Amino acid sequence: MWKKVLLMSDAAVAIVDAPRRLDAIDRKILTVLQDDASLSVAEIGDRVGLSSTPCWKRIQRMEAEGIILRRVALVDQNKIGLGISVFVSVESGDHSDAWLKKFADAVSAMPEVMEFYRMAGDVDYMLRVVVADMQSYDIFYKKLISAVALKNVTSRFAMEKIKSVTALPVPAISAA
Amino acid sequence: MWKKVLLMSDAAVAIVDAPRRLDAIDRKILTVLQDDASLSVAEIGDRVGLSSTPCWKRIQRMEAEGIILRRVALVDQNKIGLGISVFVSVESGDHSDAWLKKFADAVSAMPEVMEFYRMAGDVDYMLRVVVADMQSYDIFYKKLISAVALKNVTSRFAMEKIKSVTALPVPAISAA
DNA sequence: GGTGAAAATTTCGAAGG
DNA sequence: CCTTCGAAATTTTCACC
Repeated sequence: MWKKVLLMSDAAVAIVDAPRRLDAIDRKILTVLQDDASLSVAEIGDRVGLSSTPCWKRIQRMEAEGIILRRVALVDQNKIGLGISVFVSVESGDHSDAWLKKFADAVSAMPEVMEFYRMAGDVDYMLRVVVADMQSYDIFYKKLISAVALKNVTSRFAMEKIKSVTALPVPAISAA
Repeated sequence: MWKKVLLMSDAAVAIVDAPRRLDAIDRKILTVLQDDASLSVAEIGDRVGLSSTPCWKRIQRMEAEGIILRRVALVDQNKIGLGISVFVSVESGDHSDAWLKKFADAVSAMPEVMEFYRMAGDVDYMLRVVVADMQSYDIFYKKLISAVALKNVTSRFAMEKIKSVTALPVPAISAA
């Protein structure tokens, strides 16, 4: 399988990895849809200066290309009793592929984990975890450290959510 | 203003802060909508065992109550050229209200900042920042440290996004 | 609360410049 | 690549359990 990738021409790689440059209208559509995906196509068209059919086609195309991943509802964390956000830094002693696979699978399967990144530098992994209360966090923590061997785990608790958005800052010129 | 809060009865506080307990069907609806908000009400109703009118009413109610905040489109970060995610830890020397207000306003206004929390413990603030490349990060960093006086800023760069979701783990029993 | 069906909107594709 | 137009599907409301 790796051979296939290594043998791919730059052009082929480009087809897979680099989407076309989005024009100003597509970028506007993304900005609008990231803010409110419940708008009708006609309304979005109005805001970006298009009638509904071309606007609809552009949206369809960006969905087909995977630029628009999905439409979701955002829920108020506190209103459903999830009062605690925790940033967890993990250092792993073991850096083998097998270990990583096991760790990644275990952590990905935990619904409390909303974000999970492999990092450069002193911390090996960062997690953002959401739970109802300290007791739930303790249960989560035990589950985490019992899943695989970890060298160090640091939990930092959020006191106040000052900003949290899902809308990416659509660049003036996208995708090199 | 604080007097008002301190004088509020538990019942009054409860009215403001604790929404009704969601039943099993409402929780199912939230789970479905957090995964796919493009489904028709009829389809959602099917999945949770309801016909479309009652399902629609429950969704309307949860929107009115602010449990469902909004519907948004999620966009692929890499496909629009935003290759870099950074977790930024900030220690502030100054802990005055005025300083916090200024810092919170400045950081909230930066579109690169997707999450921004005030923390307990050794780190005062945590940010998750998304930018196109290192040069953009450098520009962001300079903007950040020039906005207000900071004691210490640590940037940790993500190498790989292993998991990232917006769907909260809807608890079996919500909102105490 | 819930059901079923009619009325109002919206989506999506065809025809054409 | 855009506009107009219309059929099909969906959302939303209403009368009734």
